[in-house]
Amino acid sequence: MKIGEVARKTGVKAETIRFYEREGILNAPPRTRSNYRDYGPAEAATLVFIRRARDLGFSMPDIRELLELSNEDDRSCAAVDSLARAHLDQVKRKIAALQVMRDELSRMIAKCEQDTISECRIIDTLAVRDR
Amino acid sequence: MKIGEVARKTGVKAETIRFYEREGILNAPPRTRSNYRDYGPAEAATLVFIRRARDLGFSMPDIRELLELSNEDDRSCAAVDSLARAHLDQVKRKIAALQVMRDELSRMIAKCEQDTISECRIIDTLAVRDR
DNA sequence: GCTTGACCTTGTAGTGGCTACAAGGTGCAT
DNA sequence: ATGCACCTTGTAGCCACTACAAGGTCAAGC
Repeated sequence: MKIGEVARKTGVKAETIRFYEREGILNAPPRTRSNYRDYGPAEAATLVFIRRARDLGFSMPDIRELLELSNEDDRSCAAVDSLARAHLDQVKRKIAALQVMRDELSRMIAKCEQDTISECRIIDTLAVRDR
Repeated sequence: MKIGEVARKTGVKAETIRFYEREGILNAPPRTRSNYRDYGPAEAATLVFIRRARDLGFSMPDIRELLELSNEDDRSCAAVDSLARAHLDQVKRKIAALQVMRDELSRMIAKCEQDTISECRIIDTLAVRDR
């Protein structure tokens, strides 16, 4: 499979696939006579794995570790579990922070009565008011 | 006021203040005889404005615009209002996306029974299962 | 056989919003 | 005169890509 085909199949863009290879997160595949990357199903599976983990917000170092762990069939998956839990915690914290932002923005906007700038409650809130 | 003092007063680090100046978001202050930046209260107020807007998640281009608008006292603040509303929408969308992540992560983790990797439901979910 | 166009190759630079560092100058207390 | 905190400039690094430039390869159509 050439890179374009595997890109279509996995939903990972060709540029991104090359980037993963440069980063050492995806093994370099063999090349055809004309120096094109030639992928098999294993690489495609790895790419799908990476894409799903990215969709779930895992960082590249996390994914690197998940990939390594996924090869050690006999080990306990406690490490996987704790990595996932730590990430979940981070996501929860990010949500909480954004909710604070959302509420503060909502309050600020609600006070605006579309006057002139000099009366604007939004500018006012940013410039002067206590938090 | 030297940069360190204004940094302490505004909660914006000295490096970041210099960065804002380079980016043209904060006016370059006069210099002392020894070439140190010499800030007045107006610059400090601008920095507090920027910090609050950053805390609310506004982007640098947004802040640039808010700062420009904040100087035009006579104009309607409709532009400010719509900028803030657009940003609020974005924050809401980000929260929604993170909540999807959170729920999927939670489900994945809940299924893990701390077996060996070969049985790990987390690795399994990433590698094989449909979404 | 020649062109067209889709695909591939490498390498480099840009994104955002800082942050860290290096190498050196200044100001004040001891 | 020495030490230390502070300041200066400039450059590179962070993350996870994305975009672009300049060129090579291959199959189809004329």
